[in-house]
Amino acid sequence: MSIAKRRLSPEASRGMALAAARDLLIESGPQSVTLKAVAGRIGRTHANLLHHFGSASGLQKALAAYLSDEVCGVIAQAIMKTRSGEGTVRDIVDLTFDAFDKQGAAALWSWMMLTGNEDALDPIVDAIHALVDDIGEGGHEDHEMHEDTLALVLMALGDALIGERLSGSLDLARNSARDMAERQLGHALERWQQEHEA
Amino acid sequence: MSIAKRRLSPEASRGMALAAARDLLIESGPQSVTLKAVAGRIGRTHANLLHHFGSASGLQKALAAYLSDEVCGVIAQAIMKTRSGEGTVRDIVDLTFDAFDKQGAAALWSWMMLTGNEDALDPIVDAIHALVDDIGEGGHEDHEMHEDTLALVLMALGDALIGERLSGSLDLARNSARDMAERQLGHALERWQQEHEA
DNA sequence: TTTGCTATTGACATTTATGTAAGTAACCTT
DNA sequence: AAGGTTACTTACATAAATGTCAATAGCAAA
Repeated sequence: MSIAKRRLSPEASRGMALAAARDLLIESGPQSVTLKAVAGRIGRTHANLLHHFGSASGLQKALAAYLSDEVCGVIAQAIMKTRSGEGTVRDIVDLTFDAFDKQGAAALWSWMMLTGNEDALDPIVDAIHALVDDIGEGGHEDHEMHEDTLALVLMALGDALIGERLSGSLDLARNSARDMAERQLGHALERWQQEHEA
Repeated sequence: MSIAKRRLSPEASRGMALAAARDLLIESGPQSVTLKAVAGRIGRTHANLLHHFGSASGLQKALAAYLSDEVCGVIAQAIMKTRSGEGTVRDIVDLTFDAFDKQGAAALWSWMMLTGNEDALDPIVDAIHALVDDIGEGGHEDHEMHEDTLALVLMALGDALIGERLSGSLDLARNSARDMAERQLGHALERWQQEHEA
C-alpha cells in the first residue's frame, strides 16, 4: 500500500538530511530542527530519519560533527592563505565570526547546551583543537597563541548570539566586535612573528 | 473535592515562581523550565502559573526581566565600589562572568534565541544599557568605553557557554578568559583615566 | 527471472508541554 | 457572620515530538 520513493544510498540519504538540518538550524533556530521538519525538507518521513540516525539525538550528534568539519575547514583554509601571504588577518576574523553567526555554530552550541547533549559537543571541540594545530603548524604553538585563539572564538560566539542587539543598544556599528578582534589578533600575530625571529 | 492551598498575594506567588524558574534554569538548562516543573518546585499546579503569567511565554518574559534586574544590579554595585576605590577591576570581571555563568544569563539568552522570543530580550538589553550608563556616570561616556563594555560582555557570554570545554581542550586554565578580560579592562580604565585628566 | 537485502513508508503508541473550563475554597470587606 | 472576589485546583482537550513495528518495494546480485 505504500508508495516507496527512489532508494538512495545510506551515505547520500544522510548527507541530504544533514544539509537540510543545517539549513533549518540557520534559518529558524535549533527548536525547528525536528525529525518531521528535516524529513519534510528532503521529501522523506520522520521514520526514515530514525532508520538512518537511530534516534533524534543521533541526528544531533551527526549534525554537530557535520557542522564542525564544515565550519573549521573554511577557517583553516583562510588561515593557510594568511600564512602564505594571500589573505589578511581580517579574513580570519570574518570567517570565524561568520562560522558562528551565518553558518549556525552558535545556534548549534545553544542547542547542545539546551538539550544537555554533552557528547555532541565533542566533535566541535575536536575540530577547534585541530584548527589550533593548523595555526601553530610552523612549530609555533605556545600558551599565548592558545589564549588568543580562545579569545577570538569566545568573542565570535558571543557576537553571534547578542552582537546585533547589544551593539545597537550601545550605539556601536554592527562590526565593532569584529574590528576589536582584528586589532587583537593583529597584535598577537606581530608578537608571534617577533618571537619567531628571536 | 479540591484541597486548595493557602492563598498568596499575586506578587508573592509570582516572586516564588520566578525564583524557582531561575534555579531550574541554572541547574538544568532552559529546556527544563516548564510550567509543570516550575509549579512543582513551589508546590502549585501548572494551571496556577497560567493564571498568574497568562501563558508559558509570559513566564519567559517575566523571567527575563527578573534575571536582568538581578544580574545587572549585582554588577552595577561592583562597578560603584570600584569607582570609589573599594573594589578591583577583577571584581567587575568576575561578577560579569558569574552573571552569565552561575546566574544563568547565558542560558537565558540561549533559550530566547532558541524559542525566537525576541521581545523577551528587551529587558536584558535595557538592563545592560542602564549598566553602561552607570559606568559612565562621571560624565565620561564615549565610544571606546562602549566598545570595551561590549567586549567584556561578549567574552563573558562566550565563556559561560563553551569556556569550560574549550579551555580544557586548549590546555588553558579555566580562568584564562577572565584573566584576559581583566587585562583588557585594566588597560581601558587607565586610558579613560588619562583622558579624564587631560 | 528470481531472490535477498534493506531503504522506505504508514499506522499506531507514548510522552510531554501547553492551554481551557468549571468548580472549590481562602481571604477581605461589609 | 454573610457575601463577593479571586487564588487555586481537578479534569479534560489538544498538539507536537519521538519512537516501534510490520509491510511494501526498489535495487543489485545470482
